[in-house]
Amino acid sequence: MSLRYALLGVLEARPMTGYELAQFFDGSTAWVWSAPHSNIYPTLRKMQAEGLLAAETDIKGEKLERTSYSITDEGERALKEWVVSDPGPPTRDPLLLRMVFADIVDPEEVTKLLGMLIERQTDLVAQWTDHAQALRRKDTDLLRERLKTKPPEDHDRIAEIKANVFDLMVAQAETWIEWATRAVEGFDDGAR
Amino acid sequence: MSLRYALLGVLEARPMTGYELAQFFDGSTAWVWSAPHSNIYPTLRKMQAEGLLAAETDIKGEKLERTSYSITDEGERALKEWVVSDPGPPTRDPLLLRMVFADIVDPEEVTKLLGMLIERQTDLVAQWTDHAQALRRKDTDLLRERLKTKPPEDHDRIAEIKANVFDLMVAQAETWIEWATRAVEGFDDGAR
DNA sequence: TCATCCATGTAATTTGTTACATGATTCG
DNA sequence: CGAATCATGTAACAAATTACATGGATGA
Repeated sequence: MSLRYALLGVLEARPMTGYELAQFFDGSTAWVWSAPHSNIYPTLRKMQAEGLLAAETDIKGEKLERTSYSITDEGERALKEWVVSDPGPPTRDPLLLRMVFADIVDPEEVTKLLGMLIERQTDLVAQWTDHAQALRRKDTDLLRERLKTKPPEDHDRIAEIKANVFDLMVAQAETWIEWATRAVEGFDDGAR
Repeated sequence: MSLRYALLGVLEARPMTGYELAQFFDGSTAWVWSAPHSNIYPTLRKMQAEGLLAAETDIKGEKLERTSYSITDEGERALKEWVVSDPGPPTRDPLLLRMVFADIVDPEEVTKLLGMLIERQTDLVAQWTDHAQALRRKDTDLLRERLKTKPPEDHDRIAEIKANVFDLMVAQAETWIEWATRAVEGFDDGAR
């Protein structure tokens, strides 16, 4: 469900091909959303059929076709509507579920898992901190394109809004790290 | 995918019918996981076919059948394995995605959304705080059943592990609240 | 010319959601 | 006897994941 809006949101910045979008969403944890190309291409076609996107196909070289998608007015309306629609119940996190059942496994194993978690979240903090800074410098590909179509007096505000989200992700990761650090101590005490 | 393990984890505490499980998971945001009964019943049957669960059907009254499921040794092995297996990429949150695109809608609308968010997260903090306390008092239905089969010297440790998870959920909700509060100020400034 | 990147797809499977549907039992 | 609760399902649909698959363009 969210992929559709992720695509709309990115295409709102500038038209892109499925390939470009797939790279943008390529499963790396660096951005807010991810999806494999095998999901992206069919979704784009569906959205075009629904009038949310416009497609333009051209030929690169001799015969290599590529289709560039851009957001339509209808697509923009749908995106705006979605952004402020009721968020529904909070997203549930399978990681929390594991942790609830952590008491049935060997404490050492859990400590190992928590260690891995801390490591990964620490990496993410670094990545996201960088990204937030880059956004505030207006120094990311997408944001640059995005700002071209917007009045200069809005630029700071727009960059700040996007950067804020990465600040939040950093804060969430740090919450995890603090919790996991305390939890490891607990498990060590328990094992002692 | 996670539902299977959620079911295993709950059934590890005590055998239950689909109906009881459905109540436990009934979409209320109170617990860590949720699922509708229409998902639970078929999943239970599949898991029984796979040997993860054992089913026992009895008759209540004249002809009302009900099937109680209990976890098998194989199910327990599968659960333990899952708990400490690689968590993979972090769960992505559609809410964050909305926020990234918040710059294209009316600031007032976003402020309204953030207000709703703060309200809900505040409710959740209260609920989860209560639940963590109840767990530390060993005063929840499931935990009581769960502890019956475990040696008394483990009781504190088990309760503490489960309570920890709700502490984390509280901390995460508070992170959201703090962020949203600051973000509202930003939007008010931007609108001024 | 060969490896890397560009570019797009299909198919199978699994998972989850929403809606529809039925009937028994219990308690006041 | 009627309402609430117990108890279990099916069907249709939407979404996501994994694997399989193909071929053109570009540059060293």
